[in-house]
Amino acid sequence: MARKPASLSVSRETILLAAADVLRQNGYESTTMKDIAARVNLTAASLYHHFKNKDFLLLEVLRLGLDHAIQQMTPIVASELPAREKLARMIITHIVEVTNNTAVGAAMVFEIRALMNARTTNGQLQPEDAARFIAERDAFFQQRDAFEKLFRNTIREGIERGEFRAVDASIVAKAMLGAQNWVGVWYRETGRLKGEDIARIMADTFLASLIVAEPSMS
Amino acid sequence: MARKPASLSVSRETILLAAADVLRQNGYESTTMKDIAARVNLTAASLYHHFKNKDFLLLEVLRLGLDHAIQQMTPIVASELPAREKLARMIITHIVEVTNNTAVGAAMVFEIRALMNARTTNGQLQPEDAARFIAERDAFFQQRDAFEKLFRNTIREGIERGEFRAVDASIVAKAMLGAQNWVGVWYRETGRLKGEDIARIMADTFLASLIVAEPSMS
DNA sequence: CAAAAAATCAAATATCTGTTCGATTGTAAC
DNA sequence: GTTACAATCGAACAGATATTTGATTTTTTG
Repeated sequence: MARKPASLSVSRETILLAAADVLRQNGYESTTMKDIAARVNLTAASLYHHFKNKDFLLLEVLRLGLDHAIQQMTPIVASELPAREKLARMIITHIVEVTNNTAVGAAMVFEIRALMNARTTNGQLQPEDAARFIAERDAFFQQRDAFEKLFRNTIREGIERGEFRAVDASIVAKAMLGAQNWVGVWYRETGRLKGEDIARIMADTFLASLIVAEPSMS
Repeated sequence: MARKPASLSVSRETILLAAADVLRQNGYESTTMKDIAARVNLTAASLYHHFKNKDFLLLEVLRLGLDHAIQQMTPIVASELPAREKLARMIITHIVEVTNNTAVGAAMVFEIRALMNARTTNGQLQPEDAARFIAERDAFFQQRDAFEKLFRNTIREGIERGEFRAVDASIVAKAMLGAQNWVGVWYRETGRLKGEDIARIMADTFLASLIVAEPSMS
């Protein structure tokens, strides 16, 4: 066979979302190109028309998730809200995001190591492609740090403003992100609580640990 | 060659700890039997004298970590301390444990899925071995739930005693474990803080989110 | 419409990996 | 000291998998 009629063609993003879904279940190394291709009615060979190789595909899946998450944080961080309100919205937004797309959310937790160890870096790919991969991967990790920094800085801001106790912002931020990322691992759509419920509870928990005065809301 | 003199022989546990270490870096699927064997100066074939197959080896690595963690929690849970003190000790103990052995700690986060998808379950192993694997794996997951339950119940206990706010114990427990497990992923011995410092900060954070400030509240 | 480009596939390849088997040697039992 | 058992290795296998290549068809461009 050859090129399919347009109605049956798949977009780059469709492949990425399907890939995330397979990844969630099997993990990077157990996921074959065939598995991913099958999800979108392609053959493994066809994937190479869209992506240089398997490592690049993984990188793009992860980038998709991170870009989206950062994009949602940006307006909140830039706003003039009190730190406690900012942080609450950040936590809620992130958790809702993770529960809305558990596939990408889980990938962000589980597949990071696969990205680190990607064999493309010391492989038999064209040197220029290998260099591009490394550059893009480094950029990804930088963005990932930037994402964490958004939380850390908001906590610091709250401390400076006197809204929060003087905690170790770095560690508290890591605790938050650990808890939030973990949601993507255990969350089930059929569970007792919806993503937004979980998000509110966790936001409330962390805010309660930070706020100086008395808690509120209900 | 054949059997080595006793001084060069390796114990089952030595293999497991080495395996955890390799696992931490590469992940289950990327880790070859040869990799593990090389760490303890054996050949891949020799590992099969100690373990039925790769899946069983993974199961034992994880079991080693979980057993140890549970063992440390038990006396704390059984004690007559106030809930807030119990919980603080549980959190600290767990995090210290995780930072003391990041290899096993990381495996507990990252390799769970590999255990779930283990091909031994639908494989070509002797049916009796497959059955044993499934039974042992199920037991592992039950113990894992039990571990989480220790935290959940301690939170509930604190609520009942009026020490804690009336939070959703299930979600808060998951938040804690997410944060705690995550430590095993990012912790570095060369970092700014030692495991115990991190442990105290996190315990303090979660306790602050739970403890009732004012002695009243319907 | 003609030419170029895009999207797809089948088939072939080279490599890697878990696992088995039989042989070999050290240790323990009696 | 002979016999059984434990621990190890080398070699070989069967199966799987990422990737390449070349052909084929649809879409787009001019």
